[in-house]
Amino acid sequence: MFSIPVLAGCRTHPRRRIPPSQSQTAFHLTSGVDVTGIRMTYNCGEEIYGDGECADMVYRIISGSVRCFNIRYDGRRQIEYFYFPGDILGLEARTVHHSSAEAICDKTSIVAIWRSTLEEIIATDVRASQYVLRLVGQEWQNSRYHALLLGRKHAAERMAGFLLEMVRLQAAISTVTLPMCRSDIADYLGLTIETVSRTLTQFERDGIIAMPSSRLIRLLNMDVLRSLSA
Amino acid sequence: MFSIPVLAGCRTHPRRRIPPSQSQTAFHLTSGVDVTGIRMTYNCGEEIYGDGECADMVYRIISGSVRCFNIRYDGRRQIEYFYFPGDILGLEARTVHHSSAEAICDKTSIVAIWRSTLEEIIATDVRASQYVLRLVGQEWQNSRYHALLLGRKHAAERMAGFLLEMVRLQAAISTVTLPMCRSDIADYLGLTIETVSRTLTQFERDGIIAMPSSRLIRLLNMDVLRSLSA
DNA sequence: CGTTGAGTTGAGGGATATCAAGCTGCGTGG
DNA sequence: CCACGCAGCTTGATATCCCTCAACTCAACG
Repeated sequence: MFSIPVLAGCRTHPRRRIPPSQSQTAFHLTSGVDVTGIRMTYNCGEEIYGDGECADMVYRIISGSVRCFNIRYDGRRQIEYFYFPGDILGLEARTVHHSSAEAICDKTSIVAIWRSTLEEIIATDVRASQYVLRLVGQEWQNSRYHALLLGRKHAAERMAGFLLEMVRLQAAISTVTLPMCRSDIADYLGLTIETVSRTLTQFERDGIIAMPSSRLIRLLNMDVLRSLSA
Repeated sequence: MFSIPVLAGCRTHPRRRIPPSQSQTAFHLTSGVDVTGIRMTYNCGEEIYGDGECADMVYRIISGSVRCFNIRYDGRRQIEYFYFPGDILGLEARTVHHSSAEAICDKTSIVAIWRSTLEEIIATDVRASQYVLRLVGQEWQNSRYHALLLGRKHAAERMAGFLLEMVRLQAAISTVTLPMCRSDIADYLGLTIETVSRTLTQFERDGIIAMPSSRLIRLLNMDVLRSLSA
């Protein structure tokens, strides 16, 4: 979308085949700008797009959650971000995806529109253009924060930051329902599942959180979490 | 610049005073779009803008280099990126800076324009709007790569990635002149100066690089560096 | 009741941080 | 021209945080 229109689209990278028998749904961009998109549903672990594929579609999540990640040659994985209902994903600076996206939950439902359609819209509609700019700017900000977390925070500080981020994204007050498993959390925080587990257990011992189940976390002491995350 | 124009500008955050007696210089944005900007010069370590300040200017580097960074309450610093001549910095998703910028070299020269001016331009000129979008998209991509490096790479892999990045940014073939000191490199790579030094010494012993001086590095074996960085 | 996958816990090891000392280059002043 | 001081850099010894490997628990499911 950021490429010069003439250069948009690519023949050298594989395209993702759109599953047949998918229904059409409205993709609301900004006030007054709606596009007809394709509705698709994925089960847990299914790929929405893959690293190196042609980035010719943009997606909005209707329900469920998605992980966006990179994998290195030796299998080490870094999750870049988790996306939730309402979020847009698949935006790329180039015409090729530089990461992969997979559904985290069963029945994750998304609407997809063509990148070329979006490009046409932002080339004519100023408000849509500003909306996309704000969107990408927010993603950039998220990535900068993520880099700070990965570069200069200890395990407990990363965990605290993650929990606070999840509370914020879920617009919850103090109870988080984690849609992702421990290995997803570990690969987001640059840790191992064992360290994630140990850190959460320690938080529980310290009375900072309560874990009725492994996916359900109540934040009991936000102040401590905030000062840890700083 | 990504905020709704009505909300742009902020009264709650300190503004940076523009040094007097600074000359006016053209700020070239895209083909056909030039703005009159203010030329400023900084010595090594001087602040261009600070975390929390009002983000009401956008800067292009004429000469020298700049580090953009965050500092945590306990002094731990994470450098987000290094900027070189031709690069634009100071773009923010919000109206407030979320990081600080300092000159790395003496006589670092920049041109600054008002954020509001840029906002007016991209609200009317489609090409300028697309240019800024591409710019922010590239920054986002850089940050994503940085997060991968910080989250899932060992010291030697980070160092290799850094050297290759510097070669690319300086448009050089195999010799890098580092404008930044070891502690800047360490804070960019999420390491300590000792580890940076040890890693470089080990690279030299292995014949991967040569270091005529601490700031001058010749890359002797690009293949090894590339496979390390993966 | 066995199986399976996710999560937890424990023991030991390794990569990098920390602390400390020494080196190098360079400007400054005698 | 050389001694001095200083900041940046390197090197060594030790500490520590987190990873690795392994065993175990638990819940879901047939």
